[in-house]
Amino acid sequence: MSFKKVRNAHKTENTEDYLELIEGLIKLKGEARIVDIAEKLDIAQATANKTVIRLNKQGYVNKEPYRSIFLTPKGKIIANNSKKRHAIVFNFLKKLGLDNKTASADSEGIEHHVSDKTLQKMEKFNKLKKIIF
Amino acid sequence: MSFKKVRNAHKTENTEDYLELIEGLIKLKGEARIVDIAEKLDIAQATANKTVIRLNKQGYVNKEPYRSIFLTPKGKIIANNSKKRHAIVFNFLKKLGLDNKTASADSEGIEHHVSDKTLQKMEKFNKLKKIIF
DNA sequence: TAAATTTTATAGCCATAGCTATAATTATTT
DNA sequence: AAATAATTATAGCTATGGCTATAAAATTTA
Repeated sequence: MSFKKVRNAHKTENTEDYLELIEGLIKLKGEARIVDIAEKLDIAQATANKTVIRLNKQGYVNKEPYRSIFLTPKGKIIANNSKKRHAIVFNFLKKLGLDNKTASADSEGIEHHVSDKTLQKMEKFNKLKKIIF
Repeated sequence: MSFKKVRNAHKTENTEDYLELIEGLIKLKGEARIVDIAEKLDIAQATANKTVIRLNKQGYVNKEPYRSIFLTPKGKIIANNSKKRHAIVFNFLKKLGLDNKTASADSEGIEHHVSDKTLQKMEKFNKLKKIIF
């Protein structure tokens, strides 16, 4: 049994979501701010702030008080990996025949629990020209 | 975005794992005890005990001090659903071409994050006679 | 039955993630 | 520039799930 792995995935899951989101905000708006994170994640601003403080302490993010958030190199790596995984899972679910909304919702949960082996299979599947069902 | 759903899934995830495991232990050994749960989940016995106390409080489980654990009707429903979902995801990953170990590991994490719609697609896929890759 | 072993319970610790309420700072508008 | 609005920070609370150490009860064995 590999519950330990799943628990481990859990611990990093929130971190990954934040970093992915911060990267997206920077790309989209030029900067990532607490309000936007809170809004996107649908949580209280105080919660977002607290987590960003943790991310800062853990070296994923650089942040001065009352300023916007930047990814450290360490944070960028995780953000990029998460983004890639997310895209693969999303495309896979689409290819499976799911609508955008479902594929989007489910991929958010699933992306953190997919091994590299499974990701590879998904990519293979995604590359297929025709699907039989 | 549906991070809220994912967070909600998270909250119930551990509960589902416990109930599924307890059901399995009862079926296998005739009873579910704290030591076995701790061993299977690879956590300290004190942690397992604490969680079972929570499950008891929340009405998923019946338990007398120093006695083994029983599922309430409410707990049985969740255990059965989890089991079903787990099986579908596991079979799906196998059908995708993954080995037993990977399918087992990944399905444990994924099962909690798959919507009914996605489950249905997986079932359809599982029923296919031939897979093209 | 008494002693030893196993199992369960409890206490006390840590980290995380959520919340509301409020203070402090920054940015905007008048 | 001063007042207002928006944003960020902080305090303090809850619940969850980890852990170790130790106490208590139950079970097994001698």
